[in-house]
Amino acid sequence: MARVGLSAERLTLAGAELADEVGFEQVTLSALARRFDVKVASLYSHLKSSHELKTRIALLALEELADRVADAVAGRAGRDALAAFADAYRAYAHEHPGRYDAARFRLDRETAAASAGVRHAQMTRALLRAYDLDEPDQTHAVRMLGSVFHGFVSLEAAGGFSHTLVAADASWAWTVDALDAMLRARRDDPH
Amino acid sequence: MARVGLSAERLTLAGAELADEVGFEQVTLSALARRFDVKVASLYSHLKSSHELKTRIALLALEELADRVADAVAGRAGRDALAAFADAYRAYAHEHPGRYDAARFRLDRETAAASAGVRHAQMTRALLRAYDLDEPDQTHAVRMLGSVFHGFVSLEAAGGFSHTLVAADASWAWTVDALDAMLRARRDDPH
DNA sequence: TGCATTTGCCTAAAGGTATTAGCAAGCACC
DNA sequence: GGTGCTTGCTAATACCTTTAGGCAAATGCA
Repeated sequence: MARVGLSAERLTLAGAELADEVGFEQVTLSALARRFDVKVASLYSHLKSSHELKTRIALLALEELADRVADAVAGRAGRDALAAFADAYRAYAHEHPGRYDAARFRLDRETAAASAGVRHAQMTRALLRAYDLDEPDQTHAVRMLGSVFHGFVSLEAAGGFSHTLVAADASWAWTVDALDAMLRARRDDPH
Repeated sequence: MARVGLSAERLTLAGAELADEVGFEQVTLSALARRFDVKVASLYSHLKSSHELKTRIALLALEELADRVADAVAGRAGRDALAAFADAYRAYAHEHPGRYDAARFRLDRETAAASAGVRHAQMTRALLRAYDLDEPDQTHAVRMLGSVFHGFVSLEAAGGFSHTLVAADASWAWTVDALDAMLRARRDDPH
């Protein structure tokens, strides 16, 4: 019985890779066991359940995404920062569709509170400083940005934008532009 | 062997109800069979597969949603129409979370082309007529509106907006308002 | 170095879901 | 009343998840 050297971390990483290859939905303990050439039951020494695996992949994805976004916005402000944030977000979703889906996996309250999800919210708020919005407008704006980014990427991944000749890239640029203009307008001419 | 009187339509409707009760993910042929007090295999006389059931529920949801939106925007234009569209969309997602999820089920190209999804696109374009946008801006705007609506509703359903005191309703109103202003600005001062 | 404990992977088994094949009773129509 | 299509059934296969219990490898400590 040679030991393969499994661990929750290795399994999570392999699960994330699997998600990118075949989709987050298809990430299964069985598939993972096959990948390590190990029996399924063996995985239970490292993971409590299939749900824990998915949760761990989700947390990994949230971390990675937050890191990429943080990197992208570093040293930028205003429109530049907005575009960098948006592009980093979308690029991650393109490069890692399975992980991106995982990042949307529903976490229970405490897990979410301890996740990189809070960094996302903080970064969005930081981004909005340049637009100088008071509360509760800032909260509204955080939600709207999250909605647009997630909505766009999600519809794009579902193939929703593939019917026309207008490139998704162009719509993305237009959208980011419109958001910047919208936020500036709210600053200059509140309510 | 008393006949229960199943049919693809009844199964689809029951599946939609089940989705609203326990979530679209949990809609399974087994659960449906239990609900009709029938053996699972019996369902295969009416449905080719679990995938077909999900597809049918998705199509039903798209129809219903399109009907509700069409009803809401009838006789309105501009800002009014935008708000009515948005509210109808969100209300449907609240009342029928499972069906709403179903409406996001990935359909293959031909099925999607024959679905009420095209009505959604048409209605969005009709809505935008008041804002008088040229192509390709109109397409960009269609995508952006879809992204915001879907993104917001989806994040809201995932519990993403429940951490603060700012009501989701207020953010929704603010967002619709901002979108209207943004679209008017694009019309009055293109590019 | 030798031994005890822990850890990691295994076999076995039970329970859930999807799907196919073949059978038998119900119903519709002649 | 017979014929045949329809519809629900039993049986069987194939995955996936999870738990229980066993044995050997790794680890730690004297």
